[in-house]
Amino acid sequence: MMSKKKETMGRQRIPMVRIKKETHRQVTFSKRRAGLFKKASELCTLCGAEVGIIVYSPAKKPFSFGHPSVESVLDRYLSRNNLSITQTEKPQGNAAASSSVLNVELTQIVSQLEEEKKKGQAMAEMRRANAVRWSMTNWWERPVEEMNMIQLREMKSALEELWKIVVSETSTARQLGLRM
Amino acid sequence: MMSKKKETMGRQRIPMVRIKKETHRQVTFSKRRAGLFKKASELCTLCGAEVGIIVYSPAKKPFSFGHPSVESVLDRYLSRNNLSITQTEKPQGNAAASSSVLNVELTQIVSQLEEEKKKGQAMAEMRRANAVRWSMTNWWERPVEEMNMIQLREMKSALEELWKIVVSETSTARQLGLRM
DNA sequence: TAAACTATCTATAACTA
DNA sequence: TTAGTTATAGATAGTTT
Repeated sequence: MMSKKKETMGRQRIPMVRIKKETHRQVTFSKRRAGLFKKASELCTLCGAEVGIIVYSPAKKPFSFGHPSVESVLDRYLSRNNLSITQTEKPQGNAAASSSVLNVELTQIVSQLEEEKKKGQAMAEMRRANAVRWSMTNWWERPVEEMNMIQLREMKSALEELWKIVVSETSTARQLGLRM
Repeated sequence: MMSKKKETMGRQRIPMVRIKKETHRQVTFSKRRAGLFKKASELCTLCGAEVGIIVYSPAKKPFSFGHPSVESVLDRYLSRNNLSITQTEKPQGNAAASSSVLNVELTQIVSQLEEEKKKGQAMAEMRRANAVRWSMTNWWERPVEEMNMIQLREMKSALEELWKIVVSETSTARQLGLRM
């Protein structure tokens, strides 16, 4: 039986060293970058993983992949590395609950702000939020362990102001007819 | 010639959806994470690319790959993408980020809530949010001096989440042309 | 629990348009 | 140059050790 002439050599093994030819290297980069991101996507889908990838091309052009987003993954990673708190300790039931539910509340606020933005009434909230940020900026960057009592009181004040905003936002949302 | 009995089914196609079985998912995660990092390594070698990858397992355990290092890639990315909200804001690189051991759980909960919203189950969140106001009030009124480290950490974590929201909102407002 | 195996699936090197 | 095609190299799902 005649063997049909092969139309291509198919995939060939290539040595695992820097590709010398510029054009060839660029093509390989594009293809493999796409492949890498696809693999990452599959890892997220199949396993429920969260993945952030940043790639700089040979020409230093940036590409990124993120699930749920590059920022969320990076934030978590950077946060973890910036605190010298041992990861081994498990959060106590009580403590975990209160901060968890707080996050729930905060998540709600975000949605509410989204709603308000759509209605063109975001400015007041923005200003108030900015004010809070100002009051918090000083101690924000420091490890909790370094805070002294004065700073803690300031923190409490800032939180109280923050809480007022939260309450205000929720009531505003109510006025807008959002179900609470 | 006798055909040898096949010893395994070999690789089978799998549907691109979350793997339900816990153990199976964990194994797949380990294998595919290794594969992903290998692909990234090859991309670096072949093309001279710089790559940083952060992966959180289904159990929220972090893994990372970096060439030349995770930090160098992240630093470059963050310095390019760091949108400064106000000129008075100072953060050096990632200094703004700080968090607690609770961050992982909190973020997970937020994601779960987002899923619930998509499924039209907003009411449950509302009830839980109401619970917050209550649980929060409890510690809220207490003297700061009574707070222990765990509570402080959780407070800081919660505030950090809010901080991100504030920054995000102000940034979005800018993009919408709102004056701040 | 992990490491090894292997048949099969997937990614991609070389080629073409 | 970016987008398809093809055949082979490489990754991995299911299984065994």
